[in-house]
Amino acid sequence: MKQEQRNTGLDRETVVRKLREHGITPTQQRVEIATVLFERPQHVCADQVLAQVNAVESLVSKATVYNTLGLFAKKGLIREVLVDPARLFYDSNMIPHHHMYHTDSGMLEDVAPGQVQLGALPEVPEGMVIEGVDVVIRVRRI
Amino acid sequence: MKQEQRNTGLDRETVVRKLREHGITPTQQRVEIATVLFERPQHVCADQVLAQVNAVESLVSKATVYNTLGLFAKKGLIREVLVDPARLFYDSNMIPHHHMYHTDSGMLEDVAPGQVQLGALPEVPEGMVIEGVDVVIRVRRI
DNA sequence: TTCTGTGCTAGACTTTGTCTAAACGCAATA
DNA sequence: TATTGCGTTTAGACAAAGTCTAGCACAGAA
Ligand SMILES: [Mn+2]
Ligand SMILES: [Mn+2]
Ligand SMILES: [Zn+2]
Ligand SMILES: [Zn+2]
Repeated sequence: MKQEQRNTGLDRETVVRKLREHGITPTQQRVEIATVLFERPQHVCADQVLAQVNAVESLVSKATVYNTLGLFAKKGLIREVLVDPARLFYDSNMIPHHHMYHTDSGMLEDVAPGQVQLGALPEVPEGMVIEGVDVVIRVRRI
Repeated sequence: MKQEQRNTGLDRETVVRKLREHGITPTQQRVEIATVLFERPQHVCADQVLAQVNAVESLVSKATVYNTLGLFAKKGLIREVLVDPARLFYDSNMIPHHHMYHTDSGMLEDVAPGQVQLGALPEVPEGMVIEGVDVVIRVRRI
């Protein structure tokens, strides 16, 4: 891969620190991908990341994009969002929140956690922990 | 396709009536698929339906299984469940409920709606309606 | 310098699901 | 009876998301 700076609000330092804080070795490619992801809170799928990262020149391979997104999700840097049966979205906004999905347009919006009152959760089986609670409100045009 | 009776608790009459009630023309294949689905409330993906329907002898093609599951979902006979990014599950239990998904084993359990207190939902944009609210509690072994 | 481990890569491959074009089934008409 | 029409089914080609493999690069340790 070639290397060149991307003009964004995030400097390399900040991104590298963020990766280190999550126990991730900050390679050239991972920094490149993280820079795209954290430019702003967003919902993106693998191919969009691949396209954005390689917009100017080819910097990262498909395999690495998939591997890296998987790694970031496992390490708690980003979050998987399941709304479209055809592809997996990743959410670079880790502040707890829910989603509103527009089934006809494919649009995905954040919903502040306060807007959905989640009361008592069910008993979790012995020896198990809750990894997360996903609430998706599916809406469509009348 | 060949035709032959399947020994199940559900008789053909009941299934045919159910399809008609939802505005679906009860063809041989649709009845076959519905019989598998409604033997008991369950979560199944397309290939499981394909396999079950054709267990004894080839009764329904792949294309028809996919088309029919899509049709049934659209007509409100069954419900899509998105928990596994690799495949779409269908739920033959239409009584409103939520889900607990065991991420390591792939197991999917029902959660009674009373066990999750969903308070106020967010404002829905003008001209849109809520199609459904899906709550998935992801759990894993400690 | 050589060895070792981690990461990256192209491209083959797998799997889920969709599409197409032809054939089928059946009822209504001629 | 023959014909037409329409919705349905079908095999198999196809598309797209995602995974896997085998080789290479590179850094640090010995
Ligand atoms: Mn995409
Ligand atoms: Mn399956
Ligand atoms: Zn979000
Ligand atoms: Zn269920």
